Amino acid sequence: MRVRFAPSPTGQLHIGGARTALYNWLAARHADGTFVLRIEDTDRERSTPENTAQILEALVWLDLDWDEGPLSQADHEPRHRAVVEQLLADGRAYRTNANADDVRTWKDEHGDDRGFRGTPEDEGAVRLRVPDSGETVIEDLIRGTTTFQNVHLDDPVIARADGSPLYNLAVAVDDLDAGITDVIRGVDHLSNTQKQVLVLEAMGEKPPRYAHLSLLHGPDGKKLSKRHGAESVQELRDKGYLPEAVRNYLALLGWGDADDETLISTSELVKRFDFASVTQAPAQFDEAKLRWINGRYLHELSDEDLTARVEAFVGRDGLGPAVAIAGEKIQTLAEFWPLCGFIWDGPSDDPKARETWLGPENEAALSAARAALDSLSDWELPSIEAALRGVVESQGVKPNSVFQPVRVALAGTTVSPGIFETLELLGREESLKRLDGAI
RNA sequence: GCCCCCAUGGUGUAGCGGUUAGCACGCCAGGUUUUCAUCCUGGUAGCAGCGGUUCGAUUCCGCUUGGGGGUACCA
Repeated sequence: MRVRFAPSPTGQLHIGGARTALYNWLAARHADGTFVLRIEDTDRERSTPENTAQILEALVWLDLDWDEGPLSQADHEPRHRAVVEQLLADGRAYRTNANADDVRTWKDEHGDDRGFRGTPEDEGAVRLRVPDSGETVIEDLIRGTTTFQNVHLDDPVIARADGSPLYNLAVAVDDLDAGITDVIRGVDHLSNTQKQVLVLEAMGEKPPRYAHLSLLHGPDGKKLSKRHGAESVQELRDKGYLPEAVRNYLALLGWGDADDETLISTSELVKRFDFASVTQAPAQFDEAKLRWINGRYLHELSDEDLTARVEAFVGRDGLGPAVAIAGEKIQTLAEFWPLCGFIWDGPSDDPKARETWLGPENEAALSAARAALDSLSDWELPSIEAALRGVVESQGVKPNSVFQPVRVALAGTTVSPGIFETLELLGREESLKRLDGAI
């Protein structure tokens, strides 16, 4: 099996594109086949090196490795032109100056369900000659059989008047030349498939197998966009999601088997992937579920691994001790700093928390806590905990009446890692200093 | 307009003629917990509609409705 992922470099890799790439990758790895990466860069204005780099960057981050490429479709232009010439010579294509308006006019005369058929001229764009009868049948691994009546299709333009090849020709030829056995892409290309199959037939070649994936939608059922929180792989990365979690989630968006499990490792995914289990209905991207999956993966990580990832995400070192006490409280890498930043930055500014927990009514507890901590002979977790629990008892109040004021004194807010752990990590001097600042 | 694809709770899915329609996320309610988060328990909610086929349809067929894609000398 040889599959390919062929994005056009328009910027960051869209989540839908990432899912297409993932399915291609899974299919290839499952069958021990070859995954080819090809950049559809024939549109020279959009195809900048930067845009291409962004696609590769996203694939690398997702750890979807390719076996061949990245190939540049633009590099194949000579071959595309040769094919066009051959098609012209064989009478399977013709030149015509007919434009969109002419096609419209033709339809007004012949009926809307009658495809445009032009008459050959010496110049103009090259159109493929579509048979007036018969049908093009596409056997799709996911959708079964789809039949297009040839009579409905307008003769498609396969090359501009200047001879430069167009998408539907280039794709068909490139897939053929690369020996692609299975074309896995979004359903938005299903209609194009008819044209591509016709190109292949005109060349006297056989089409590959096809598998058209349903499209991804946003929470409102509309096209996925920035409004929905994230639309690209890069955005997912920047929001602190783990690549393995994204792979797991994306795989589940449009694929599911009898086991119906939610947490499936990538290796297990490779083992189980099967086109028969790919869904036909469009799926909505639900970030809440991604978060949950991400949390599960994140909590499975070792302290060392998680620390390394948090440090890379935050962009600073020495976070190990804090990660150790806060790791289980975060669902994404992005949540670490808001939760633990106070350790380095000092108490954050949360007026409401101060008002509630650092008022006159809390002073007795706070002072008692400070005194108990100050008298400790060692600054270890058990001692710290014993000291504070002792204060709770001696004051005869609820644990919260002591712990929360201390927490706010240290962190500035009501949310933090465990209070004993935080105290220990901060150290005696810093802890007492912050306590003093709050009294 | 024309062509094509799709349709199980709010979301992702299991189901492949006979099920109390299962699981997960979310949400709600409890519990654990020093806050938050996690975790545990329970609950909530679904086969788009109408016709067929059949002893029997969520499941097969058709239509309708509703989504989506295509219809470029873009990819």
